[in-house]
Amino acid sequence: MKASQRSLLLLEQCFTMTQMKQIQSHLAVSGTLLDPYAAGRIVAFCAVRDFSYAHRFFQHLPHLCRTAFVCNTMIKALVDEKEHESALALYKRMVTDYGFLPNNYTLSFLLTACTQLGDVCSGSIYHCQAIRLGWESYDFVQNGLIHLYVTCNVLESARRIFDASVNRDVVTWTALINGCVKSDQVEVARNLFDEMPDKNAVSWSAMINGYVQAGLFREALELFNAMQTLSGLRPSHAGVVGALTACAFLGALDQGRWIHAYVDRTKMKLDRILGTALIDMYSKCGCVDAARRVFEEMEERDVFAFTSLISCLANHGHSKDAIELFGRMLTEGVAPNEVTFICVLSSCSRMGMVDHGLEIFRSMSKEYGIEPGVQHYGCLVDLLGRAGMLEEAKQVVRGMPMEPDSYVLGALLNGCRVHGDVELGRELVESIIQRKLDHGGVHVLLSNMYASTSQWDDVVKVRKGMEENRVKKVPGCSSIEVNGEVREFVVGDRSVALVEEVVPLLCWIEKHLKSLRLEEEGGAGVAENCFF
DNA sequence: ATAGGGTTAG
Repeated sequence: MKASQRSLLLLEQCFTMTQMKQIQSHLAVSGTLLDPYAAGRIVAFCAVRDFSYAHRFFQHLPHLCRTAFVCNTMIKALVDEKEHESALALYKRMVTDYGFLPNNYTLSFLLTACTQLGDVCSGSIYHCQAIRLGWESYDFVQNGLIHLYVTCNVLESARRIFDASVNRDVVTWTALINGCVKSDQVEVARNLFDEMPDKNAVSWSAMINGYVQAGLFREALELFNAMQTLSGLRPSHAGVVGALTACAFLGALDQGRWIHAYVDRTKMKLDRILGTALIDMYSKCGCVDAARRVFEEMEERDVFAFTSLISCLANHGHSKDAIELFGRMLTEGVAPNEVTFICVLSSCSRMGMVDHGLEIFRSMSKEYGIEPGVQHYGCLVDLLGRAGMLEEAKQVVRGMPMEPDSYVLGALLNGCRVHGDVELGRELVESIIQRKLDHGGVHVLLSNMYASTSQWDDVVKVRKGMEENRVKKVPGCSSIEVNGEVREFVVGDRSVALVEEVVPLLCWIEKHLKSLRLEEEGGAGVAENCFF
Protein backbone atom coordinates (compact mmCIF):
# COMPACT_ATOMS: atom_id res chain seq x y z
CA MET A 1 0.00 0.00 0.00
CA LYS A 2 1.23 3.47 -0.81
CA ALA A 3 2.05 5.81 2.07
CA SER A 4 -0.52 8.31 0.85
CA GLN A 5 -3.24 5.64 0.92
CA ARG A 6 -2.24 4.60 4.44
CA SER A 7 -2.54 8.13 5.77
CA LEU A 8 -5.88 8.54 4.03
CA LEU A 9 -7.12 5.41 5.79
CA LEU A 10 -6.10 6.84 9.14
CA LEU A 11 -7.81 10.11 8.33
CA GLU A 12 -10.97 8.24 7.36
CA GLN A 13 -11.45 7.07 10.96
CA CYS A 14 -12.22 10.66 11.94
CA PHE A 15 -15.02 11.18 9.42
CA THR A 16 -18.69 11.08 10.23
CA MET A 17 -21.31 9.63 7.90
CA THR A 18 -22.35 13.15 6.89
CA GLN A 19 -18.82 14.13 6.03
CA MET A 20 -18.40 10.96 4.00
CA LYS A 21 -21.54 11.79 2.05
CA GLN A 22 -20.12 15.25 1.30
CA ILE A 23 -16.87 13.69 0.14
CA GLN A 24 -18.85 11.35 -2.04
CA SER A 25 -20.76 14.10 -3.83
CA HIS A 26 -17.54 16.01 -4.29
CA LEU A 27 -15.98 12.94 -5.92
CA ALA A 28 -19.07 12.47 -8.06
CA VAL A 29 -18.80 16.00 -9.41
CA SER A 30 -15.08 15.72 -10.14
CA GLY A 31 -15.52 12.32 -11.78
CA THR A 32 -13.24 10.62 -9.25
CA LEU A 33 -16.06 8.34 -8.16
CA LEU A 34 -15.19 6.24 -11.15
CA ASP A 35 -11.97 5.36 -9.37
CA PRO A 36 -12.36 1.81 -8.00
CA TYR A 37 -10.20 2.48 -4.95
CA ALA A 38 -12.14 5.55 -3.87
CA ALA A 39 -15.47 3.80 -4.44
CA GLY A 40 -14.24 0.79 -2.46
CA ARG A 41 -13.28 2.96 0.51
CA ILE A 42 -16.71 4.57 0.58
CA VAL A 43 -18.45 1.19 0.60
CA ALA A 44 -16.16 -0.13 3.34
CA PHE A 45 -16.66 3.00 5.41
CA CYS A 46 -20.44 3.06 5.11
CA ALA A 47 -21.00 -0.70 5.40
CA VAL A 48 -20.20 -0.71 9.12
CA ARG A 49 -22.04 2.53 9.91
CA ASP A 50 -25.12 2.77 7.74
CA PHE A 51 -25.76 -0.49 5.98
CA SER A 52 -28.75 0.52 3.87
CA TYR A 53 -26.89 3.59 2.58
CA ALA A 54 -23.91 1.43 1.63
CA HIS A 55 -26.24 -0.99 -0.10
CA ARG A 56 -27.85 1.74 -2.19
CA PHE A 57 -24.46 3.21 -3.04
CA PHE A 58 -23.24 -0.23 -4.09
CA GLN A 59 -26.22 -0.81 -6.35
CA HIS A 60 -25.58 2.42 -8.23
CA LEU A 61 -21.88 1.82 -8.73
CA PRO A 62 -20.65 1.69 -12.32
CA HIS A 63 -19.51 -1.70 -13.46
CA LEU A 64 -15.87 -0.72 -13.39
CA CYS A 65 -16.05 -0.12 -9.65
CA ARG A 66 -17.62 -3.44 -8.72
CA THR A 67 -14.35 -5.00 -7.71
CA ALA A 68 -13.85 -8.21 -5.74
CA PHE A 69 -13.03 -6.00 -2.76
CA VAL A 70 -16.35 -4.19 -2.96
CA CYS A 71 -18.27 -7.46 -3.38
CA ASN A 72 -16.51 -9.03 -0.40
CA THR A 73 -17.21 -6.00 1.74
CA MET A 74 -20.89 -6.08 0.83
CA ILE A 75 -21.13 -9.85 1.40
CA LYS A 76 -19.61 -9.36 4.86
CA ALA A 77 -22.03 -6.51 5.61
CA LEU A 78 -25.00 -8.63 4.53
CA VAL A 79 -23.86 -11.50 6.75
CA ASP A 80 -23.52 -9.06 9.66
CA GLU A 81 -27.09 -7.91 8.98
CA LYS A 82 -28.18 -11.59 9.06
CA GLU A 83 -29.31 -11.23 5.43
CA HIS A 84 -27.81 -14.57 4.55
CA GLU A 85 -29.95 -15.13 1.46
CA SER A 86 -28.93 -11.81 -0.05
CA ALA A 87 -25.29 -12.46 0.80
CA LEU A 88 -25.49 -15.71 -1.13
CA ALA A 89 -27.29 -14.04 -4.05
CA LEU A 90 -24.60 -11.38 -4.23
CA TYR A 91 -21.92 -14.04 -4.19
CA LYS A 92 -23.57 -15.75 -7.17
CA ARG A 93 -23.70 -12.46 -9.07
CA MET A 94 -20.07 -11.80 -8.19
CA VAL A 95 -19.11 -15.08 -9.83
CA THR A 96 -21.50 -15.23 -12.79
CA ASP A 97 -22.08 -11.56 -13.68
CA TYR A 98 -18.84 -9.86 -12.66
CA GLY A 99 -16.61 -12.82 -13.36
CA PHE A 100 -14.69 -12.97 -10.07
CA LEU A 101 -13.52 -16.13 -8.38
CA PRO A 102 -14.08 -16.28 -4.62
CA ASN A 103 -10.90 -15.52 -2.68
CA ASN A 104 -9.91 -16.17 0.93
CA TYR A 105 -11.98 -13.23 2.15
CA THR A 106 -15.07 -14.27 0.20
CA LEU A 107 -14.83 -17.83 1.46
CA SER A 108 -14.36 -16.88 5.08
CA PHE A 109 -17.44 -14.61 5.01
CA LEU A 110 -19.49 -17.31 3.33
CA LEU A 111 -18.35 -19.82 5.95
CA THR A 112 -19.45 -17.43 8.68
CA ALA A 113 -22.88 -17.29 7.05
CA CYS A 114 -23.14 -21.10 6.91
CA THR A 115 -22.03 -21.37 10.53
CA GLN A 116 -24.68 -18.90 11.66
CA LEU A 117 -27.31 -20.82 9.72
CA GLY A 118 -26.01 -24.18 10.94
CA ASP A 119 -25.95 -25.15 7.28
CA VAL A 120 -23.17 -27.71 7.05
CA CYS A 121 -24.25 -28.78 3.55
CA SER A 122 -23.62 -25.40 1.93
CA GLY A 123 -20.55 -25.15 4.14
CA SER A 124 -19.03 -28.27 2.65
CA ILE A 125 -19.69 -26.95 -0.84
CA TYR A 126 -17.55 -23.91 0.02
CA HIS A 127 -15.05 -26.32 1.55
CA CYS A 128 -14.76 -28.00 -1.87
CA GLN A 129 -14.46 -24.60 -3.54
CA ALA A 130 -11.66 -23.69 -1.16
CA ILE A 131 -9.80 -26.90 -2.01
CA ARG A 132 -10.26 -26.38 -5.74
CA LEU A 133 -9.04 -22.80 -5.64
CA GLY A 134 -6.21 -23.53 -3.25
CA TRP A 135 -7.47 -21.54 -0.24
CA GLU A 136 -8.11 -24.40 2.15
CA SER A 137 -4.96 -23.99 4.21
CA TYR A 138 -5.30 -20.23 4.45
CA ASP A 139 -5.59 -19.33 8.15
CA PHE A 140 -8.98 -17.65 8.06
CA VAL A 141 -10.48 -20.21 5.70
CA GLN A 142 -9.10 -23.18 7.62
CA ASN A 143 -10.25 -21.80 10.95
CA GLY A 144 -13.61 -20.85 9.50
CA LEU A 145 -14.05 -24.43 8.34
CA ILE A 146 -13.13 -25.86 11.74
CA HIS A 147 -15.56 -23.46 13.40
CA LEU A 148 -18.30 -24.47 10.95
CA TYR A 149 -17.86 -28.20 11.56
CA VAL A 150 -17.62 -27.72 15.32
CA THR A 151 -20.81 -25.66 15.40
CA CYS A 152 -22.63 -28.26 13.31
CA ASN A 153 -21.40 -31.12 15.51
CA VAL A 154 -19.21 -32.75 12.88
CA LEU A 155 -16.17 -33.04 15.10
CA GLU A 156 -14.46 -35.62 12.86
CA SER A 157 -14.28 -33.17 9.95
CA ALA A 158 -12.96 -30.43 12.22
CA ARG A 159 -10.37 -32.81 13.62
CA ARG A 160 -9.27 -33.91 10.14
CA ILE A 161 -8.59 -30.34 9.10
CA PHE A 162 -6.76 -29.69 12.36
CA ASP A 163 -4.60 -32.79 12.05
CA ALA A 164 -3.69 -32.05 8.46
CA SER A 165 -2.90 -28.41 9.18
CA VAL A 166 0.68 -27.16 9.06
CA ASN A 167 -0.13 -23.61 10.13
CA ARG A 168 -2.22 -23.90 13.27
CA ASP A 169 -2.55 -20.71 15.25
CA VAL A 170 -4.21 -19.89 18.55
CA VAL A 171 -7.62 -19.65 16.86
CA THR A 172 -7.27 -23.10 15.26
CA TRP A 173 -6.53 -24.67 18.64
CA THR A 174 -9.28 -22.80 20.46
CA ALA A 175 -11.88 -23.74 17.84
CA LEU A 176 -11.05 -27.42 18.22
CA ILE A 177 -11.02 -27.20 22.01
CA ASN A 178 -14.57 -25.91 21.82
CA GLY A 179 -15.47 -28.76 19.52
CA CYS A 180 -14.24 -31.32 22.03
CA VAL A 181 -16.16 -29.62 24.83
CA LYS A 182 -19.32 -29.70 22.71
CA SER A 183 -18.89 -33.43 22.14
CA ASP A 184 -18.43 -34.15 25.85
CA GLN A 185 -14.70 -34.73 25.52
CA VAL A 186 -13.53 -32.24 28.08
CA GLU A 187 -10.36 -34.21 28.87
CA VAL A 188 -9.34 -34.23 25.23
CA ALA A 189 -10.02 -30.51 25.26
CA ARG A 190 -7.74 -30.08 28.27
CA ASN A 191 -4.95 -32.06 26.61
CA LEU A 192 -5.18 -29.80 23.58
CA PHE A 193 -5.15 -26.79 25.86
CA ASP A 194 -1.98 -28.00 27.60
CA GLU A 195 -0.37 -28.81 24.26
CA MET A 196 -1.09 -25.56 22.45
CA PRO A 197 2.02 -23.43 22.03
CA ASP A 198 0.50 -19.98 22.67
CA LYS A 199 -2.55 -19.19 24.71
CA ASN A 200 -4.38 -15.91 24.89
CA ALA A 201 -7.28 -14.71 27.01
CA VAL A 202 -9.79 -16.23 24.59
CA SER A 203 -8.25 -19.70 24.80
CA TRP A 204 -8.18 -19.54 28.60
CA SER A 205 -11.81 -18.44 28.70
CA ALA A 206 -12.79 -21.18 26.29
CA MET A 207 -11.25 -23.83 28.53
CA ILE A 208 -12.74 -22.30 31.70
CA ASN A 209 -16.16 -22.29 30.10
CA GLY A 210 -15.53 -25.79 28.78
CA TYR A 211 -15.20 -27.00 32.36
CA VAL A 212 -18.36 -25.10 33.29
CA GLN A 213 -20.21 -26.78 30.40
CA ALA A 214 -19.03 -30.16 31.63
CA GLY A 215 -20.17 -29.40 35.18
CA LEU A 216 -16.55 -29.47 36.45
CA PHE A 217 -16.82 -26.28 38.44
CA ARG A 218 -13.81 -26.73 40.71
CA GLU A 219 -11.61 -27.34 37.70
CA ALA A 220 -13.04 -24.19 36.12
CA LEU A 221 -12.09 -22.11 39.16
CA GLU A 222 -8.66 -23.72 39.41
CA LEU A 223 -8.03 -22.77 35.81
CA PHE A 224 -9.33 -19.25 36.40
CA ASN A 225 -6.80 -18.87 39.20
CA ALA A 226 -4.03 -20.49 37.18
CA MET A 227 -4.72 -18.04 34.40
CA GLN A 228 -3.71 -15.18 36.66
CA THR A 229 -0.78 -16.82 38.42
CA LEU A 230 0.75 -18.70 35.49
CA SER A 231 -0.11 -16.88 32.30
CA GLY A 232 0.23 -13.26 33.29
CA LEU A 233 -2.91 -12.60 31.28
CA ARG A 234 -5.78 -10.66 32.75
CA PRO A 235 -9.06 -12.57 32.89
CA SER A 236 -11.34 -11.27 30.20
CA HIS A 237 -15.05 -10.68 30.28
CA ALA A 238 -15.92 -14.23 29.16
CA GLY A 239 -13.44 -15.76 31.60
CA VAL A 240 -14.96 -13.82 34.47
CA VAL A 241 -18.47 -14.86 33.43
CA GLY A 242 -17.39 -18.51 33.33
CA ALA A 243 -15.75 -18.30 36.74
CA LEU A 244 -18.86 -16.63 38.21
CA THR A 245 -21.05 -19.40 36.82
CA ALA A 246 -18.79 -21.92 38.54
CA CYS A 247 -19.00 -19.96 41.83
CA ALA A 248 -22.79 -19.97 41.55
CA PHE A 249 -22.94 -23.74 41.23
CA LEU A 250 -20.46 -24.31 44.04
CA GLY A 251 -21.85 -21.67 46.38
CA ALA A 252 -18.31 -20.24 46.44
CA LEU A 253 -19.17 -16.84 47.83
CA ASP A 254 -15.67 -15.64 48.80
CA GLN A 255 -14.32 -16.38 45.37
CA GLY A 256 -17.39 -14.77 43.77
CA ARG A 257 -16.93 -11.62 45.85
CA TRP A 258 -13.30 -11.48 44.89
CA ILE A 259 -14.26 -11.64 41.22
CA HIS A 260 -16.84 -8.90 41.74
CA ALA A 261 -14.13 -6.72 43.29
CA TYR A 262 -11.90 -7.53 40.33
CA VAL A 263 -14.67 -6.42 37.96
CA ASP A 264 -14.95 -3.11 39.84
CA ARG A 265 -11.20 -2.61 40.14
CA THR A 266 -10.52 -3.17 36.47
CA LYS A 267 -13.58 -1.09 35.52
CA MET A 268 -14.89 -3.99 33.47
CA LYS A 269 -18.16 -3.02 31.83
CA LEU A 270 -21.12 -4.35 33.80
CA ASP A 271 -23.07 -5.31 30.71
CA ARG A 272 -26.12 -7.57 30.54
CA ILE A 273 -24.18 -10.82 30.48
CA LEU A 274 -21.72 -9.99 33.26
CA GLY A 275 -24.46 -8.39 35.35
CA THR A 276 -26.66 -11.46 35.03
CA ALA A 277 -23.75 -13.75 35.91
CA LEU A 278 -23.12 -11.69 39.08
CA ILE A 279 -26.80 -11.64 40.04
CA ASP A 280 -26.98 -15.38 39.60
CA MET A 281 -23.80 -15.96 41.61
CA TYR A 282 -25.12 -13.89 44.54
CA SER A 283 -28.50 -15.52 44.20
CA LYS A 284 -27.14 -19.06 44.40
CA CYS A 285 -24.94 -18.04 47.33
CA GLY A 286 -27.94 -16.68 49.19
CA CYS A 287 -27.03 -12.97 49.02
CA VAL A 288 -30.32 -11.44 47.93
CA ASP A 289 -29.35 -7.84 48.69
CA ALA A 290 -26.09 -8.06 46.79
CA ALA A 291 -27.97 -9.49 43.81
CA ARG A 292 -30.40 -6.58 44.01
CA ARG A 293 -27.57 -4.05 44.14
CA VAL A 294 -25.92 -5.47 41.03
CA PHE A 295 -29.25 -5.38 39.23
CA GLU A 296 -29.75 -1.70 40.07
CA GLU A 297 -26.20 -0.87 39.00
CA MET A 298 -26.65 -2.30 35.53
CA GLU A 299 -27.23 0.29 32.84
CA GLU A 300 -29.22 -2.01 30.59
CA ARG A 301 -31.42 -4.87 31.78
CA ASP A 302 -32.80 -7.53 29.50
CA VAL A 303 -35.05 -10.52 30.04
CA PHE A 304 -32.10 -12.53 31.43
CA ALA A 305 -31.27 -9.95 34.10
CA PHE A 306 -34.89 -9.56 35.17
CA THR A 307 -35.57 -13.28 35.18
CA SER A 308 -32.42 -13.95 37.12
CA LEU A 309 -33.40 -11.55 39.91
CA ILE A 310 -37.04 -12.67 39.87
CA SER A 311 -35.85 -16.24 40.32
CA CYS A 312 -33.51 -15.12 43.12
CA LEU A 313 -36.31 -13.38 45.00
CA ALA A 314 -38.70 -16.29 44.46
CA ASN A 315 -36.17 -18.80 45.75
CA HIS A 316 -35.38 -16.87 48.91
CA GLY A 317 -38.85 -16.31 50.20
CA HIS A 318 -39.41 -12.86 48.70
CA SER A 319 -42.27 -13.93 46.45
CA LYS A 320 -44.04 -10.62 46.80
CA ASP A 321 -40.97 -8.71 45.61
CA ALA A 322 -40.56 -11.18 42.76
CA ILE A 323 -44.06 -10.42 41.54
CA GLU A 324 -43.48 -6.71 41.94
CA LEU A 325 -40.30 -6.97 39.91
CA PHE A 326 -42.26 -8.74 37.19
CA GLY A 327 -44.56 -5.72 37.10
CA ARG A 328 -41.58 -3.39 36.82
CA MET A 329 -40.25 -5.50 33.97
CA LEU A 330 -43.48 -4.97 32.06
CA THR A 331 -43.48 -1.23 32.77
CA GLU A 332 -39.92 -0.94 31.49
CA GLY A 333 -40.99 -2.64 28.27
CA VAL A 334 -38.89 -5.79 28.63
CA ALA A 335 -40.80 -8.76 27.21
CA PRO A 336 -40.98 -11.80 29.49
CA ASN A 337 -40.31 -15.25 28.07
CA GLU A 338 -41.21 -18.81 29.06
CA VAL A 339 -38.57 -18.95 31.79
CA THR A 340 -39.82 -15.71 33.34
CA PHE A 341 -43.31 -17.15 33.58
CA ILE A 342 -42.06 -20.27 35.33
CA CYS A 343 -40.45 -18.11 38.02
CA VAL A 344 -43.41 -15.77 38.36
CA LEU A 345 -45.99 -18.55 38.50
CA SER A 346 -44.07 -20.40 41.18
CA SER A 347 -43.91 -17.16 43.18
CA CYS A 348 -47.67 -16.83 43.00
CA SER A 349 -47.94 -20.42 44.05
CA ARG A 350 -45.79 -19.91 47.14
CA MET A 351 -47.69 -16.76 48.03
CA GLY A 352 -51.01 -18.52 47.65
CA MET A 353 -52.04 -15.87 45.11
CA VAL A 354 -54.40 -18.11 43.17
CA ASP A 355 -56.34 -15.47 41.25
CA HIS A 356 -53.30 -13.46 40.29
CA GLY A 357 -51.51 -16.63 39.20
CA LEU A 358 -54.44 -17.70 37.07
CA GLU A 359 -54.58 -14.28 35.49
CA ILE A 360 -50.87 -14.40 34.63
CA PHE A 361 -51.21 -17.91 33.25
CA ARG A 362 -54.03 -16.79 30.97
CA SER A 363 -52.10 -13.71 29.85
CA MET A 364 -49.21 -15.84 28.62
CA SER A 365 -50.69 -16.76 25.28
CA LYS A 366 -53.23 -13.94 25.10
CA GLU A 367 -50.88 -11.03 25.67
CA TYR A 368 -47.39 -12.37 25.14
CA GLY A 369 -47.90 -15.02 22.51
CA ILE A 370 -46.23 -17.72 24.58
CA GLU A 371 -48.04 -21.07 24.62
CA PRO A 372 -47.78 -22.61 28.10
CA GLY A 373 -45.51 -25.66 28.18
CA VAL A 374 -45.62 -28.65 30.48
CA GLN A 375 -43.65 -26.78 33.14
CA HIS A 376 -46.18 -23.94 33.20
CA TYR A 377 -48.96 -26.46 33.68
CA GLY A 378 -46.85 -27.89 36.49
CA CYS A 379 -46.81 -24.46 38.15
CA LEU A 380 -50.55 -24.05 37.65
CA VAL A 381 -51.31 -27.42 39.20
CA ASP A 382 -48.99 -26.56 42.07
CA LEU A 383 -50.76 -23.20 42.52
CA LEU A 384 -54.20 -24.83 42.74
CA GLY A 385 -53.01 -27.88 44.67
CA ARG A 386 -51.30 -25.88 47.41
CA ALA A 387 -54.42 -23.78 47.81
CA GLY A 388 -56.43 -26.96 48.35
CA MET A 389 -58.33 -26.64 45.07
CA LEU A 390 -57.65 -30.25 44.20
CA GLU A 391 -60.70 -30.69 41.98
CA GLU A 392 -59.68 -27.72 39.82
CA ALA A 393 -56.11 -28.98 39.75
CA LYS A 394 -57.32 -32.35 38.53
CA GLN A 395 -59.31 -30.67 35.79
CA VAL A 396 -56.22 -28.81 34.63
CA VAL A 397 -54.33 -32.10 34.39
CA ARG A 398 -57.18 -33.64 32.40
CA GLY A 399 -57.47 -30.67 30.06
CA MET A 400 -53.80 -30.01 29.32
CA PRO A 401 -52.86 -30.23 25.66
CA MET A 402 -49.88 -32.49 26.37
CA GLU A 403 -49.22 -35.54 28.52
CA PRO A 404 -48.54 -34.56 32.13
CA ASP A 405 -45.02 -35.34 33.24
CA SER A 406 -43.88 -36.53 36.64
CA TYR A 407 -43.59 -32.96 37.90
CA VAL A 408 -47.19 -32.09 37.02
CA LEU A 409 -48.48 -35.22 38.72
CA GLY A 410 -46.01 -34.71 41.54
CA ALA A 411 -47.42 -31.21 42.11
CA LEU A 412 -50.92 -32.66 42.30
CA LEU A 413 -49.71 -35.36 44.66
CA ASN A 414 -48.10 -32.74 46.86
CA GLY A 415 -51.45 -30.94 46.98
CA CYS A 416 -53.02 -34.18 48.15
CA ARG A 417 -50.40 -34.53 50.86
CA VAL A 418 -50.83 -30.99 52.14
CA HIS A 419 -54.59 -31.23 52.17
CA GLY A 420 -54.78 -34.81 53.39
CA ASP A 421 -56.57 -36.27 50.38
CA VAL A 422 -54.91 -39.65 50.72
CA GLU A 423 -57.34 -41.43 48.39
CA LEU A 424 -56.71 -39.18 45.42
CA GLY A 425 -53.01 -39.42 46.22
CA ARG A 426 -53.09 -43.18 46.09
CA GLU A 427 -54.89 -43.14 42.73
CA LEU A 428 -52.38 -40.70 41.40
CA VAL A 429 -49.41 -42.75 42.41
CA GLU A 430 -50.91 -45.75 40.66
CA SER A 431 -51.36 -43.76 37.47
CA ILE A 432 -47.86 -42.32 37.80
CA ILE A 433 -46.40 -45.81 38.11
CA GLN A 434 -48.53 -47.06 35.22
CA ARG A 435 -47.20 -44.31 33.02
CA LYS A 436 -43.69 -45.21 34.15
CA LEU A 437 -43.18 -41.64 35.25
CA ASP A 438 -42.18 -42.53 38.77
CA HIS A 439 -38.94 -41.21 40.07
CA GLY A 440 -37.79 -41.47 43.67
CA GLY A 441 -39.40 -38.16 44.58
CA VAL A 442 -42.90 -39.42 43.82
CA HIS A 443 -42.51 -42.36 46.23
CA VAL A 444 -41.08 -40.11 48.89
CA LEU A 445 -44.06 -37.77 48.48
CA LEU A 446 -46.47 -40.68 48.89
CA SER A 447 -44.66 -41.94 51.95
CA ASN A 448 -44.68 -38.44 53.45
CA MET A 449 -48.37 -38.18 52.70
CA TYR A 450 -49.07 -41.37 54.66
CA ALA A 451 -46.81 -40.17 57.44
CA SER A 452 -48.73 -36.90 57.73
CA THR A 453 -51.91 -38.86 58.39
CA SER A 454 -50.08 -41.33 60.66
CA GLN A 455 -50.71 -44.30 58.37
CA TRP A 456 -47.43 -45.87 59.38
CA ASP A 457 -48.11 -49.30 57.89
CA ASP A 458 -48.51 -47.68 54.49
CA VAL A 459 -45.34 -45.67 54.99
CA VAL A 460 -43.43 -48.88 55.58
CA LYS A 461 -45.07 -50.45 52.52
CA VAL A 462 -43.99 -47.63 50.25
CA ARG A 463 -40.45 -47.66 51.61
CA LYS A 464 -40.23 -51.42 51.19
CA GLY A 465 -41.63 -51.14 47.65
CA MET A 466 -38.91 -48.62 46.90
CA GLU A 467 -36.24 -50.99 48.13
CA GLU A 468 -37.64 -53.94 46.24
CA ASN A 469 -37.96 -52.02 43.00
CA ARG A 470 -34.60 -50.39 43.59
CA VAL A 471 -36.13 -46.93 43.31
CA LYS A 472 -33.42 -44.45 44.10
CA LYS A 473 -34.00 -40.89 45.04
CA VAL A 474 -31.29 -38.46 44.07
CA PRO A 475 -29.95 -37.55 47.50
CA GLY A 476 -30.63 -34.02 48.70
CA CYS A 477 -27.45 -32.04 48.67
CA SER A 478 -26.32 -28.55 49.56
CA SER A 479 -23.05 -26.79 50.08
CA ILE A 480 -21.68 -23.78 51.89
CA GLU A 481 -18.35 -22.07 51.85
CA VAL A 482 -16.30 -21.66 55.01
CA ASN A 483 -12.97 -19.83 54.90
CA GLY A 484 -12.83 -20.20 51.15
CA GLU A 485 -13.41 -23.97 51.26
CA VAL A 486 -16.60 -25.42 49.86
CA ARG A 487 -18.18 -28.02 52.13
CA GLU A 488 -20.88 -30.31 50.79
CA PHE A 489 -23.71 -31.87 52.76
CA VAL A 490 -25.47 -34.93 51.40
CA VAL A 491 -28.48 -36.72 52.89
CA GLY A 492 -27.27 -39.75 54.83
CA ASP A 493 -23.79 -38.28 55.43
CA ARG A 494 -22.42 -39.88 58.61
CA SER A 495 -18.93 -38.42 58.63
CA VAL A 496 -17.27 -37.77 61.99
CA ALA A 497 -17.32 -34.00 61.61
CA LEU A 498 -21.02 -34.07 60.91
CA VAL A 499 -22.04 -36.49 63.65
CA GLU A 500 -19.83 -35.01 66.37
CA GLU A 501 -20.11 -31.31 65.64
CA VAL A 502 -23.01 -30.40 63.39
CA VAL A 503 -25.69 -32.78 64.65
CA PRO A 504 -25.41 -31.75 68.34
CA LEU A 505 -25.53 -28.10 67.31
CA LEU A 506 -28.65 -28.73 65.23
CA CYS A 507 -30.26 -30.52 68.22
CA TRP A 508 -29.45 -27.54 70.40
CA ILE A 509 -30.93 -25.11 67.89
CA GLU A 510 -34.06 -27.22 67.60
CA LYS A 511 -34.54 -27.40 71.36
CA HIS A 512 -33.83 -23.70 71.69
CA LEU A 513 -36.45 -22.87 69.07
CA LYS A 514 -38.99 -25.09 70.78
CA SER A 515 -38.37 -23.41 74.11
CA LEU A 516 -38.74 -19.99 72.50
CA ARG A 517 -42.06 -21.05 71.08
CA LEU A 518 -43.14 -22.24 74.52
CA GLU A 519 -42.19 -18.84 75.93
CA GLU A 520 -44.19 -17.12 73.25
CA GLU A 521 -47.16 -19.28 74.06
CA GLY A 522 -46.81 -18.26 77.69
CA GLY A 523 -45.37 -21.55 78.89
CA ALA A 524 -42.31 -21.74 81.13
CA GLY A 525 -39.08 -21.36 79.20
CA VAL A 526 -36.57 -24.17 79.50
CA ALA A 527 -33.84 -22.57 77.45
CA GLU A 528 -31.21 -22.76 80.14
CA ASN A 529 -31.42 -26.56 80.17
CA CYS A 530 -30.74 -26.79 76.50
CA PHE A 531 -27.05 -25.92 76.39
CA PHE A 532 -24.81 -28.89 75.72
C1' DA B 1 -8.12 -1.66 1.94
C1' DT B 2 -12.49 -6.44 3.55
C1' DA B 3 -11.66 -11.43 8.16
C1' DG B 4 -11.63 -16.00 12.50
C1' DG B 5 -12.07 -18.69 18.13
C1' DG B 6 -14.70 -17.70 24.30
C1' DT B 7 -19.80 -15.60 27.93
C1' DT B 8 -26.07 -14.72 31.10
C1' DA B 9 -31.90 -16.68 33.58
C1' DG B 10 -35.88 -22.16 35.06
